[in-house]
Amino acid sequence: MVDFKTIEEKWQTRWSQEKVFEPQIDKSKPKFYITVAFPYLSGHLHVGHARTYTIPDVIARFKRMQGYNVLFPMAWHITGAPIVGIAERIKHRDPQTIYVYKEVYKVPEDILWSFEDPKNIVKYFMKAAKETFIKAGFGVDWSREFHTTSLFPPFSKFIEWQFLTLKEKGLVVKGAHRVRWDPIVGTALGDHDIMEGEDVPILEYVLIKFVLKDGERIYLPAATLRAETVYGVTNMWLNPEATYVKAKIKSGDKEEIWVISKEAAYKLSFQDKEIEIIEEFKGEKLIGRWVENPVTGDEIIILPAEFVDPDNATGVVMSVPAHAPFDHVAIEDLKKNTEILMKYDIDPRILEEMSYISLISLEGYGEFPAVEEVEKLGVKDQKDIEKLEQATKTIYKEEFHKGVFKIEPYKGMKVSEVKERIAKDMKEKGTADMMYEFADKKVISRFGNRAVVKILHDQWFIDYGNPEWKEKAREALEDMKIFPESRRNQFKAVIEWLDKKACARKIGLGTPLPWDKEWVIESLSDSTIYMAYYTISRTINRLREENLLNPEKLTPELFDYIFLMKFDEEKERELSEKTGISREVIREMKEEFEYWYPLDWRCSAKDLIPNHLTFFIFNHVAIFRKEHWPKGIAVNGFGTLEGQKMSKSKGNVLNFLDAIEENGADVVRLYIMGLAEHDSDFDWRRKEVGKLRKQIERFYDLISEFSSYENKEIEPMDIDKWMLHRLNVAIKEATAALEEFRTRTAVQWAFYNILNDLRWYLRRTEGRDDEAKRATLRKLAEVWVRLMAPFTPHIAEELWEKLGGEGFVSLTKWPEPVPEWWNETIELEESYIKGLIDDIKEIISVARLENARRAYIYTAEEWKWRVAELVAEKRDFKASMGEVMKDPEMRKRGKEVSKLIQKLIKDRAFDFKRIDEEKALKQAKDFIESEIGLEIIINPDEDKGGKKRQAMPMKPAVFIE
RNA sequence: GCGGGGGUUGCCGAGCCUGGUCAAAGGCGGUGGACUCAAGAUCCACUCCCGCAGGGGUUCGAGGGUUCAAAUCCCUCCCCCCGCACCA
Repeated sequence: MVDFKTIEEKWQTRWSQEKVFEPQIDKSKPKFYITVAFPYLSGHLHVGHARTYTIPDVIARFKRMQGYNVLFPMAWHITGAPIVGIAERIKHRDPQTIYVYKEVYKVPEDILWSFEDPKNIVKYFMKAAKETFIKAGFGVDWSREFHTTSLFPPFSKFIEWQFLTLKEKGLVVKGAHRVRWDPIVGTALGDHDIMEGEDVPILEYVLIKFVLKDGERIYLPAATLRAETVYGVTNMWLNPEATYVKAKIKSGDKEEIWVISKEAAYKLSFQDKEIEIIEEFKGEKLIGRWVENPVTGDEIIILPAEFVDPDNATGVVMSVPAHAPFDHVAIEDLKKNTEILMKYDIDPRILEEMSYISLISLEGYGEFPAVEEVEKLGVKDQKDIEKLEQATKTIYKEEFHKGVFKIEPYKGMKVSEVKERIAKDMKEKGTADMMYEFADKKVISRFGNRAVVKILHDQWFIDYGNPEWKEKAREALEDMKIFPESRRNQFKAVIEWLDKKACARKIGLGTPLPWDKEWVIESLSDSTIYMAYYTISRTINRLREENLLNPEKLTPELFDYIFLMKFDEEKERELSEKTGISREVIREMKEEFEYWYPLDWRCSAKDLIPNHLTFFIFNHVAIFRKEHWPKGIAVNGFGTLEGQKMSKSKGNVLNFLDAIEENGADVVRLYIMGLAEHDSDFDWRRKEVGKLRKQIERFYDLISEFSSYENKEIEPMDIDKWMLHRLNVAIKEATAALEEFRTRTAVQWAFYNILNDLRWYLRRTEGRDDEAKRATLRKLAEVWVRLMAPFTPHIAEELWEKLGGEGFVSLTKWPEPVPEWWNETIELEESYIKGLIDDIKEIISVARLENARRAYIYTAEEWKWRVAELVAEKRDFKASMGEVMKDPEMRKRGKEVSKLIQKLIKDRAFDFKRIDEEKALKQAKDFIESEIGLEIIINPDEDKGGKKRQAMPMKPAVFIE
């Protein structure tokens, strides 16, 4: 058994000792700069992460072998609240957290308790992550390692510079923002902070202020998601049993009296409104009163409806029976229920005479779609909630997408457009307000309290909604490569809908906002341009080690020069004086940046497209010159474990490090790279990994064996030529795949296909042990090891050494197809032989010729070849026939010729290349015989079984007896 | 709801952009065989249906359409996955 572990450690040590992956500026070489989203270290990396980080390493290794000067750096992300939260939970001995860290991440107990301090969590997992990456064989330039937040001051200064720059450009703004809020604890709630209902969306209700005449001006704000239907209101609904309040509502300098449900008053108090309750009463008090529609001026009556939920929005509902199923059904119910009408002293004629107002024309429906839909579904009454909701959904959807509005001044517009227009117009006139509400009531914080929607003020935003900025982002995307290309649309869409993004919060680790230190820059905002920091990071680290760096001296002016300006000695002198950093060192940083930037590739998993990766584009175009805009993004999918989603809380996680310990880094790398491609997901199956390990051992053994052979220049036999030709194909295809980050295809060519071809070759050459074969295998070994080097670098180094290769395989030249090795003809001959063997086997099985002794093979006669070639050229029956018949020899067998042409046309056998069938057969005779266990007779004079005439080019006739 | 991506032969998963050479790569699983005392590993063959001569038939979410020809192009419908932000 191959000792992977020893081999891996041996080469990891050598790489590190010889600084193989710490590139220096080298202007004689093209540079290649690739980065991957740094990990957030709240735990160990698992096998899903392995994919994300192995891809750039493979690509980096590939490019390095192609002769590029490659920079592949790494750093650690510790910004944000989760790590602090974990420390908190450890402190409180939260069992779930302790389970995860003790059992899943296997943190030793004495260290575990030190996690009460978040700094210790960070320290522990940074160390572990680095160890993991080293053991995985990643060719990372560790001289540039750093981590985020104020715990690493130089980087913090860099982030300060970024934010000052953005602010100067007017891209950081202050404003209000709605958040989920725990009203008891008094904190904003992120997804992690929510126990139940984390996926409940927040809806924006329009509150249309109907006017209740009662001496004073009282508003009854009806909440709706369909503001356009205000034109079709026939009445109002209140729940007679619910508690409503009359309250003074102060909003800004406006003060009004509203009637809303008690719950609504509470909720609105979090949404920029001061509420002073004047009176509390049951809904029934207002039933039968009249209000004025603020848009149409209509006088309408307030009617009772039990479907009205006081705990949804304002608890005041306007009734649009033509287009809202609930409203229509409630009216029908009322008509039948004279008792209630009597109770509230409502004249039944009001209902009888009520006429529905049709607002929207909708194909497939008449004037009142809601009525039709209700009838269609057979809704009984307003208690028939399920069907009513179904009907509402259908009508809403249909009208929104296909409906055309019929009322002036919006006549002829699509409902989807009118909706927003009307709401906007009403808000401007002051006849409408708005309210945020959860789409579902059950949103519970992890503190066990029911959440509300709160409007936060003084929040800092990055204004991704800025139109000029968006335009620049589009422009950058246009010039970028995106792998897979199919993801480009998503980037485009994200750029379009991205708007103000809160960029700071009050808790968690991070860099304080330079102008407002109470706020800490959050994690998606301090991770957008750090690729530029890597270029100067080595220098900074060196200064730190030599104790020559005072981070405070890393001023915006310095960063401006390094990242934004042209080379300028005068400026360098000036900065040197100001910062105490020598001019040479400033120069060095500037040169590093100018040499490595722009970034060639940014890699990450696909979940970061809607945020990090797009922010990355935005921030680059905002800050850097166009020549420094990023050039490409490659996204990858996730991983599952034996078909199950990995979940640390369930303990269903395979740590990257454990996988390496179990299987060896090379096996893990090759397995993951060969398992899926681009953005598709992979599934880790233990059994398959085990199998692959065996195959890699086989690879190791084979190459080891071949390494003892000599690469003599000896005239190869045809099958040797075939092998070399196939090797050329593998080189070409693997290279093409890697250029596009298609790792799975690359592995298929670089590993499996060569393995299969080699298997065939060894079978074909069984019993042969001559110089030509040995030379062929030796050549194969030298190519194969290099093709495998990006995927299985340790074993490749080991084998490269055995082969006597110079230096590291990691630094040797990537193979290119050898022009003399190309040989299409031999490839065709080989597949011809293979096809023939398959044919014979099929004949034997179908005809059940168990006792066959001999197979007679007849190759196509010369004239058939000539016809085939002609047909391949003409690709048309008439043209071919006409041409062939010019030949008197052919005319003699006119009928046969015409049949042949017909068949060739039908089979579309148009890309014939001529091979010497008889020669190929003779050379492979022994092999064919041993494969099928019959004696082979090639082109005998006697036409056995009358089969001879069936022979076609590339498909010989066969008779078996 | 909005936005993005998908539905392929037992399963996973290529191919579809650039229609034909696609019954459709590869892997897994299954069956049979070689090897072995045996197991494992390895190797070989088969794995939609039919077929006593290398052939034929029916397939690529459903239904239409374009075409001499569609898994591949167009339309309609159904279903699945992911994101919708202050959270890494």
